[in-house]
Amino acid sequence: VASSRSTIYTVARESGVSIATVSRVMRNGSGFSEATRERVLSTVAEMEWVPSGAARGLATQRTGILGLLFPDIGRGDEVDQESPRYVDEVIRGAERAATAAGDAVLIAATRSTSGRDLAFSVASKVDGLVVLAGSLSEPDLTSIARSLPVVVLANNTTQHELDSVGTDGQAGSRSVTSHLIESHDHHDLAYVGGPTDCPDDEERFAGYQAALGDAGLPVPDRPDAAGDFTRPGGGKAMTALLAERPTPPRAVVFGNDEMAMGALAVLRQRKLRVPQDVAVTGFDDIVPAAHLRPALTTVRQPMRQLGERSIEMLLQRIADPQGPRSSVVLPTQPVLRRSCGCTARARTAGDAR
Amino acid sequence: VASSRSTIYTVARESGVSIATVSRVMRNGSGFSEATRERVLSTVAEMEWVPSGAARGLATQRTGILGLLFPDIGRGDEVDQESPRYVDEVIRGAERAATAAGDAVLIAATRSTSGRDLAFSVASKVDGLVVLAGSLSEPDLTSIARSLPVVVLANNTTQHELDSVGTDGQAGSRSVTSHLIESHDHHDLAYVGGPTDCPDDEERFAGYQAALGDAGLPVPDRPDAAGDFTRPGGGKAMTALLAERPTPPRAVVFGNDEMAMGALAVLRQRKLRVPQDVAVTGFDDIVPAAHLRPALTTVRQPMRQLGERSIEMLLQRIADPQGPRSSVVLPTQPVLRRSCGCTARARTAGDAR
DNA sequence: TTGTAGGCGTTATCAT
DNA sequence: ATGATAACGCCTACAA
Repeated sequence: VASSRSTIYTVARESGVSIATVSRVMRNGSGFSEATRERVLSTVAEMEWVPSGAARGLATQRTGILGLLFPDIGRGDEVDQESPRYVDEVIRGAERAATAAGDAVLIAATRSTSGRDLAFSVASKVDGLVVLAGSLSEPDLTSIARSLPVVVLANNTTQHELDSVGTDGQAGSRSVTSHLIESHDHHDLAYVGGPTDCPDDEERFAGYQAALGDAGLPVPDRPDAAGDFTRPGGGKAMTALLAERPTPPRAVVFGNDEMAMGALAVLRQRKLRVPQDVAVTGFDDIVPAAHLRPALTTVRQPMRQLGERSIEMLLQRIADPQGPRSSVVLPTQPVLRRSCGCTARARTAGDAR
Repeated sequence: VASSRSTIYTVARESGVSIATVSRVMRNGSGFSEATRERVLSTVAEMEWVPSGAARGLATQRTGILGLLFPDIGRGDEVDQESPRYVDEVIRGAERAATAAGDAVLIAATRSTSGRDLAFSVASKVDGLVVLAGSLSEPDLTSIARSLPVVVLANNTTQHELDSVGTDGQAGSRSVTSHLIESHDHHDLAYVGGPTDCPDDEERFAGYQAALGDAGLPVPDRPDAAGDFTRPGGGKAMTALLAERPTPPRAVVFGNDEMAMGALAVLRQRKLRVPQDVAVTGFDDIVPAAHLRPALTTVRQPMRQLGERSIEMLLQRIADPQGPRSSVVLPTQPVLRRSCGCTARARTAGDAR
């Protein structure tokens, strides 16, 4: 009854065996008769005993918990409904993979104040950590990586010696750009980039460059405009683009969906039709992208899989702390919709070449 | 260096004090000189020691971890991008509240197979559990609630004796319905409900009834059609509604957004304009709702706050296990958009009366 | 098949 | 201000 007071000793006494036997039965091991097993299990159920995770953890040196550290977005209130929710997908994937392996997932967002402190308070409770890019400073990251297994989740290849998972943003960007050129026969393109020194954006721009090169078109060495990855920024960049040229570019590749959305609004105002007058593409496939008119052609990153793979890598690392460092890059997937000129029925492209 | 091997003993020896002193310093307590404090702290940093959470948990009987149990949605693959993402918001809120209190959040989705097992494996690792409605069977729930503090997160008032948080769906539904009647002067309304015996839907229908009653209109005792809470279901219900009446209802209140979206498609096909010919409202404020044309008027539930409140209640319960049961109902918020007849600029209504 | 006993790394209660 | 030393609840050789 007083289940909060029952321990392995209580259960052992009640079922007339030693604590070792109770332990064996609970661990599902061997070394006990079927009769004993049943007796123990029944009293366990009867007493509603749940073995203490802490005690078990102390003895086995394994908590059975994996941590997921991510930067605190959505700091604002309820408003930012549709801001980059990719973290949620990663969490889902991580949860799934961890559960499949019999572990649980502990989540923690690094807030401005905490950072290092939080990381360490979490570190003491888990067997390993998946750290999303941007949640920790480089020094903190390497420091914490010395006291427990860490896998880094970043979009761009990282040079430190930690295991890492990422996506191939360059290939995705290259793919949609090529699509614009080859399938829709557009040759007058422009690229709107994000913040300066943003590795994600650099990668995407590189893909854009590569596609132009592939097609034998002149390759620019920097984006035609910058939009800071925000919706207003995208609008302004679009406006600037229209202002500085006699005729609008036939197609504009944006570094992310938010900017593309801002541009779409500007184009509508200017009575320029998408995709008839100007084709537009984004990056990320945020939720609203599919519901815009026209629906936005973009590139999807396999967030769920990122979560899953990162956990799998972490488990691998925990199992073999000395093993060689591994780094995985997952493919991105172009999502062709109306805004690039495809028909409404166009399906997601299969390859990310 | 070999931080994985350092314990409180190592640190104590290294800094020339006893483990008790190290413990005191780490706990930020009192009973040591400033000089000692600095010395200990510096060797702690030097050795990169992180106190074992398991050991600490064993000694204090507190893990510093709160669990969040939710039903496994999104079982499909990447496809269902916009399926119930409310869980994500709840998780965010929970994480925030827990971190604020110095605790961490452990998440776990109950999959078909697991259920009870998962619940117990989680139970052993946490100080308490927030259980989302539908993740556990009633017996499992009460059973697990006997071995640790539990707060139930349900949309409808639950009758069991556990602490619970929920939202006032009835008030929300009543509010939009009244809005339809009073602000837009519609008197010929219809309600499309969800699955049979769905408490959420019953609550919302009750709100609809109440609003009609308030306005002195005849009060139906059951929904005019049922749409199963799915998009196709909503479309069929709308079709049925149009078929069985000489003239379309002037306004249709849907039990959720998905159904409303299905109906919107049907109405467009039939060349019926929304809101000019038929006004439409939904419930939930799922992400696409704001991006439809017309944008969907609906009711928003404070998911983030639900997460926060539930954690706060859980902490309260942990602090005072014997305290009286408490139950909180959070207000919902009407979101007036184009589909009910409001102008595009209409803002979210303030009160949920 | 079953039991005994030592150990896991902290916290907290006593002394000193 | 500091130091011994029991808990804390479980796992696991090692014995029997």
